[in-house]
Amino acid sequence: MTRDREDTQATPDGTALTLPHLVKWVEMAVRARTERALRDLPVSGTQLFVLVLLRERGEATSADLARMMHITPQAMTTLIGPLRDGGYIDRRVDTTHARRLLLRLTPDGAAMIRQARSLTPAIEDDLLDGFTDEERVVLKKLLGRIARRFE
Amino acid sequence: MTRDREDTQATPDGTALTLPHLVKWVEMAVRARTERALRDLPVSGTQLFVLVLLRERGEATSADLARMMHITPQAMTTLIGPLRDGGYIDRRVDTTHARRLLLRLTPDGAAMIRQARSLTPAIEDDLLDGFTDEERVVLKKLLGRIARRFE
DNA sequence: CTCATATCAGCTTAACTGAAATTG
DNA sequence: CCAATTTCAGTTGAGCTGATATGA
Repeated sequence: MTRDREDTQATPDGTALTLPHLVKWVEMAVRARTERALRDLPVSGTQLFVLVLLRERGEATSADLARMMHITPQAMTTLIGPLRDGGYIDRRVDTTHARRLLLRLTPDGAAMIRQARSLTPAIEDDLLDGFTDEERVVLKKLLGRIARRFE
Repeated sequence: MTRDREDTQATPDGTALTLPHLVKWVEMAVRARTERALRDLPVSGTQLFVLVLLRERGEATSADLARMMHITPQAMTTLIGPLRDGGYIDRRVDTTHARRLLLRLTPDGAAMIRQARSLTPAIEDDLLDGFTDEERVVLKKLLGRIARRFE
């Protein structure tokens, strides 16, 4: 018995950590770079992500977005507050369900996504430095498969 | 010109989002599950990650850990406070550098990692449901390559 | 003197729980 | 009555900046 750790495998290429910890580690590298790049914008990285989800989805309720992001509906209410105040998203009452408020990206919101995108072009290339084109595609496809299960 | 989005590619498998957003999305799925599983433990998911880093590293200063996790040294000071109070990590003065305080995992800290691990076994399998063994290895290897650049 | 380390203080963001109103 | 949506109120966790002390 020479096992001195109970992780998955003790391979020397970084797979000794569990998927949750690998994801967290990478996410922290992303978070630090993104926060620095977006410092002067009126939206945070998390709020920007909400805008991107809305662009993908077209229309969604706050509760829909909360489920997609695995947070409580209350947390989503506070997250989208500044986005409404800033005019980046819009609301209309669902014609079939007066309690549901459908959120949509405004033109200003779409412009904000473009502006943020223009400030963060180097981040992806920085993180993927040394990766081949095929490796980049494979990584994004695998991560995308996990993420899209929650659409 | 039929491009209606400025993302990388409009492929239908989830690669339409940038790497930062894909990582954030997956991380939020991880975070929600981890937080629920660790609810009754005296350490948070982030603090657990610090313990795991220390186990991998053997010994490190607080400043070392802060660089690895891309946070400020001040943030690391507050993060490790409860870990010291709980007896999960230990300190000794660097013999060659009295200002440096070397942190080490205690036996209690190692036990806490094992206990947390026992509460979260299903998370990885849940997220990777439908992935082949090879896909799992590839994903962890690619994420590991990004993470390990910051060791 | 300068640089790195460590830490105190105060602030903000983004999550949580609990409770309440509204709609189908 | 019940379930889902939205929101108010209060709390916590985990980042940040600024300032300070100390040691190599």
